[in-house]
Amino acid sequence: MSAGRDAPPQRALPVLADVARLSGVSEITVSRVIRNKGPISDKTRERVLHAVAETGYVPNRLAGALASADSMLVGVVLPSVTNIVFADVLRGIHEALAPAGYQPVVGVTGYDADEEERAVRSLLAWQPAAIILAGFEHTEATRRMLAASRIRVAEIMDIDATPIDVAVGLSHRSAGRDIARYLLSRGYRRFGYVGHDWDSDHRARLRFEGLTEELAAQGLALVAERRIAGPSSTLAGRETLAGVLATGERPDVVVFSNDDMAVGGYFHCLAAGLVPRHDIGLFGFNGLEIGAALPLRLSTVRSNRFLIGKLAAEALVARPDRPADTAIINTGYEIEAGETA
Amino acid sequence: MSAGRDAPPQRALPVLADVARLSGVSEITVSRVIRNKGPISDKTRERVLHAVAETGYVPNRLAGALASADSMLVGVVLPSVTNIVFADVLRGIHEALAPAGYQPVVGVTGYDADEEERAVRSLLAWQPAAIILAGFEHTEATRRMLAASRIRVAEIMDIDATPIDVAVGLSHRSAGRDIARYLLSRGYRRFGYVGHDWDSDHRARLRFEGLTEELAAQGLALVAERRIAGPSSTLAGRETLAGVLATGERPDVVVFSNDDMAVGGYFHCLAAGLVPRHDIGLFGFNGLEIGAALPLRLSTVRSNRFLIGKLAAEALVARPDRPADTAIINTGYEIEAGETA
DNA sequence: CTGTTAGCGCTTTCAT
DNA sequence: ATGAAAGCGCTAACAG
Repeated sequence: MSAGRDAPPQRALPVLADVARLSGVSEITVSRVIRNKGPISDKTRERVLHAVAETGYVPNRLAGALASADSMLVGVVLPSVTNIVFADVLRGIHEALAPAGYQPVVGVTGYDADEEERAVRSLLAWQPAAIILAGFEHTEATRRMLAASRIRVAEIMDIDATPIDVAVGLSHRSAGRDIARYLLSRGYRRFGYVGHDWDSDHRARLRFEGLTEELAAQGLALVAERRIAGPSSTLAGRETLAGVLATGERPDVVVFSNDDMAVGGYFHCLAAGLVPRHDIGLFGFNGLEIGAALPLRLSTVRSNRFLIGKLAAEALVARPDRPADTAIINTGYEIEAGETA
Repeated sequence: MSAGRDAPPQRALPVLADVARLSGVSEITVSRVIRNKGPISDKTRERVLHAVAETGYVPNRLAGALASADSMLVGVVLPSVTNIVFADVLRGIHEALAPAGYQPVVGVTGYDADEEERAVRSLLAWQPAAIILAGFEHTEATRRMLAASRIRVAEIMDIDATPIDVAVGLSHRSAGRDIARYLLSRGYRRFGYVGHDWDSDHRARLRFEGLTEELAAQGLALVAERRIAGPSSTLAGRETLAGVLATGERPDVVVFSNDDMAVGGYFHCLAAGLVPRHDIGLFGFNGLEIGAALPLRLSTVRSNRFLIGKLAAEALVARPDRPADTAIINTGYEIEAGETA
């Protein structure tokens, strides 16, 4: 098993030319076989495929994309991947892209517009066929780059503004209003609010505005309101509800900025001996699995995140060039009655 | 505002040559300015940068990577992104790659080795500088491709086998044993186990094996064991614990395959009026935030997922070529005493 | 400090 | 059904 001194010590990776030589055809024929394009005789195809297997050839998509000016890549710019909400969206995107042969390339912003700009610039360098980003809050530079690129752009999660190209999501303002209506119909009158940072999570603010607008329309105002500076979390929800209940007027229902916060509120109730709905109503947003697993199912709003990702990706794939006018795809939401409000 | 008939109707995206022409230098000089490489006079740099801004030029990394044979891409193949555990790992990877100028490209397997093979093949086509994948269970074809590519390979999460190149993670078998030791030291003797699908989650099985091995060493065996077919979830944990407690011998402590399942168990206790630790011990794995937010902090094991991702990416970036021998980086774990066991 | 030349590995014409 | 030539947009290697 000793290597002769003329044995290639570090054989370079096989390229198209190697496969062509081995199968005795031209490079373009191999290319056609691999891409299933153009007419190829069965005999040739077989020979080429055999050579591909023998060499372990893996096509270089860098070169392929450059030559064909078609990367089959879709840039996806999300605030976070640790947040299950965006992870679900990503799953939906993946589900729609995979069968069409597209690959998502993800960038993360940490809820920061300048980071988003950096991510978009870096993704555009890969010549994606389209780009998906969350929300409408972009820097001017981001907008310019997107416009110049002329590729398709989906803005997702939110539909409460005019999109660059297509928006896919739900109206958070309208959801906020419906939460108010639902809780009013349940007999609640003294509303409290427990939320997290608005600067980064603009959609939470829209829901809050919808909520308070509808309350105002009924001549009501919040009796208690508390917002923490950082991101939402179960722990924060728990502690913040405790703070709210320790001082001032006692609400008969508390609306949380999302399910994470609301589940924390639930935990506080457990620890404090309060029975949700009986002693105090709790209402979330998103419809996460954890809420449904609680001893009392959390009352919340289902936000159809998977669907948002899927429909956004499908819309982009269906029409590769930017349409003349903008469009909005409303994925809706559903009030999940639950048992806590 | 009417467009003359000789107005360029669809100006193509600017390329290096356009910037070069506009700034009156050669393409390579522009390239050097953009990449901050080689000596450039301040005057030239300024002129070039000006032209870049004016044209809105965005470098084409497809072409750059092809020409330099260096993609600055790192393939990341994970079982799931919806699972917070892997999302945390991904954050760690991102944290280490970003400052070094590398871009992660993610593929998802859904806990399936054939899907992993497909993902690896597809990522390899982008000529990544390295690849990160979860665990040691790969198909033969995956191993062959990885070997042929000669790029660096990090296998993460687990260190209970011999890696292809470098493994980064913790010993799940050893963690299982330590869980047994800890619970024995707390006085528990009648152990129950509630778990999820092993075929997909090999590491859960390793923990189980460590647990039962250590129990056997003390002359003990599980008094109850139940595994569901599907993936772990809070709901599944809740229902499965209920099932276990409804029949047969009553354990004094239940070890869950992970925190998701354990939190579900906790919820069952709440609903059934059982007080954790007092009536029955509950023990999880991972150290998720949710466990710490429960009215009684969940007893569990911290698995340092962010660190796993970070160290894996750092190891790859630090040494771009495959070393002669394999290495193992142990990120360890810590028993989190909590209040439920 | 700047430029010239020659490709990277593939796909697009356009022939045959 | 197959191939030859040209070139995608960029960078390495060598001048100068």
